[in-house]
Amino acid sequence: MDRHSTDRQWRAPSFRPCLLDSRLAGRRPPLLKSPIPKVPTMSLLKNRPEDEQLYKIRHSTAHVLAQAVLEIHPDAKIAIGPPIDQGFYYDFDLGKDEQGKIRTFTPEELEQIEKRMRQIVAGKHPFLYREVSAEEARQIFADQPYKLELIAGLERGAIDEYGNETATKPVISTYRQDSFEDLCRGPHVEHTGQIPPDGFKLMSVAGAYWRGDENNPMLQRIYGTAWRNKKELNEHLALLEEAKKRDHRKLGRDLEIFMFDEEVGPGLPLWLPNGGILISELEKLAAETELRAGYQRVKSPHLSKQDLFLRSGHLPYYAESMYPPMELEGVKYYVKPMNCPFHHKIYASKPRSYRDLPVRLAEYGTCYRYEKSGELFGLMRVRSMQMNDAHIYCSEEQFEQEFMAVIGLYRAYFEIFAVEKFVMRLSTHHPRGLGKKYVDNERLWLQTEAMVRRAMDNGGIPYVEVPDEAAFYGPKIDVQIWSAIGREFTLATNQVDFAVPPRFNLVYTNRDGKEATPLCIHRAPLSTHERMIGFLIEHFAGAFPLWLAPQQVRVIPITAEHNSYAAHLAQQLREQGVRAEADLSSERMNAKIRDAQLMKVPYMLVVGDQEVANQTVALRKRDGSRLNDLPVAQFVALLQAKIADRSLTL
RNA sequence: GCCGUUGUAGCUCAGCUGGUAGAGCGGCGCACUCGUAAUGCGCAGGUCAAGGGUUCGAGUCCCUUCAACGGCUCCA
Repeated sequence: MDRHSTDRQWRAPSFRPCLLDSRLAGRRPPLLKSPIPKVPTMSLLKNRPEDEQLYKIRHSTAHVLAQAVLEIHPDAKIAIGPPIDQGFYYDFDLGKDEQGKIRTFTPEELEQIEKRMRQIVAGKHPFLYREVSAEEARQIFADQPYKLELIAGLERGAIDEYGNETATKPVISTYRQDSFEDLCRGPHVEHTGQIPPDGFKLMSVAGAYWRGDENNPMLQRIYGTAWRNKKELNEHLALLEEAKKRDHRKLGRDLEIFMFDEEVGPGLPLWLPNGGILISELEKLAAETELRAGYQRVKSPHLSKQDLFLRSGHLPYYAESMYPPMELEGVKYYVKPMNCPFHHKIYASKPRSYRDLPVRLAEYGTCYRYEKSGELFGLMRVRSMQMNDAHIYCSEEQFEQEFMAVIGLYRAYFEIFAVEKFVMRLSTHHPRGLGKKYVDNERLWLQTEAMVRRAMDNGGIPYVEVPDEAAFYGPKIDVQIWSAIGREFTLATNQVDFAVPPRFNLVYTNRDGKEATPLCIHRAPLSTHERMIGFLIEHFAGAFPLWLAPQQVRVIPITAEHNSYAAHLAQQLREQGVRAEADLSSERMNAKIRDAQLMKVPYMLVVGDQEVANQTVALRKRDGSRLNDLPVAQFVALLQAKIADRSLTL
């Protein structure tokens, strides 16, 4: 029987295709072909048949979780409980306590719930499917306000359980196992016995707003992970442990790259000497690349008068992310959240002809944004950031070529770092945000969005499109990456700005001798130092390629007798521009090697009697491979060649 | 900002039901002079995140603040 059957009796479920991908779905499951997903559709991959079973296991485990919770908290109100990447969650509203505080789950309760879940699973209760009318659904869920809200949305046929619009009017259906019936479109396993009792684990409790809207009540979300069997679960848990070791916050401390200090303030990183080297290498790379690509370097102050940000639109549209003003002699000054207004002023500093275009102004500018305290995350989300910023002013005819040249920059950089796992995302406006989140000019929005789409399509660049994620001044292409612990971030960004140039009266004289307004492309292919280095630490697991490594060579004398040769070698290398240090401590050689390995120094030079006598080095690479009896000159040549082409291999 | 958890030496962590702090690593000193991932011995180091409260007595209990972590919201 298919899902459109009018038979509303309980029956075994038929297979139903699911929209959600269980591996990559984000925190909130996305939708296919939804006109306005509020969720990142880049998380969308085609559902793979081999994952159907896993999807069902996770989805069904979520239902079992809800049953267990309702048994322990009969008054709990249930919201939604979808399968997600690596597992599932379910949202609950436990009401308020006597003091009016939101009631929450305790960690001990989680254990109790998990125990009960295993009992339910052991009961081998069948999952029974039925289709119901809206009226019937309302009766079944009469005391479940969140479900009633979902039913209303389903009935209107325009809203699904995540608050997103849907194209077709859905059928209302429920699934029931044991004593628990849930509004659900499935699919599920046949009975709870198909959920491996040692394949799932409740992971954490977290607050989550109903339908992801911070104006809605906060629900209690229980996250769980679920797999086909115990082995897969253990592998997953082991993977989480491994990911922790790559976490840039841990490696950043261990490798002495950056730190935070309570007295300095949250989200304000201090770069240690090793971090300083990473920064200068990235800036060197950017400067070389941008010189070749026809950019000009500029420099602008960290703050400006209020007037500038009023004109730029930052104060009307972006004030929430800006530090409050400081007032001096009756004038308000703001610390800059972006560099653009300054670059616009530089563009406007002299008359421009169409012959001058494109004008490409680049700057590693330090910006400050007041991110809410709970949003901070190591280096990936900070309050002071140095952006690999540039603004390209061009005519409409030049747009596509310039835009693609910027995409070319991304590709060149990603090749240097061997970044393979990323997704390009086109963020467009939504009409409901015009005049609020977005500059109010729908015609130009549609026009520039079409331009970007055309450029990407012509260039054959794959991308996903996400409405309602644009910058306030125009559409953008973001490059999405994932941190070690699986959190998604925008690394680089490439934005079209049609709104601000006119506000700054930016013009050029066209062929006909008339004034025309240039388009502006904002771009930051190397992101900010903070996010880029956070990403690179995890990407390389701290083992940076030679050119980027804070310390490239460590000279290790075998005994103190070889100290002077070691020191001399290190000095010689430094004079050739190599970052080399000699370890002259009183440790034994083995300990020195271990120290260098732990600091992930690419090259170790072990020197003893033999090397002193022959004026050679014994090279030990970080990967353990060795090259003995290498003449110094030969080693230097090898080293410099690797550094010069930013080689990824040691 | 919101919900939850956590906060003991530079790092990782002990410290039972309240009786004024302990280990390993790291640091420093001495000895060892060694051929590719930890030599041995000794020493120093903490107003137990900060402030307030309960108590004869608080690292341990309560409150407030701060910070970090897991999420939500938001984002380079």
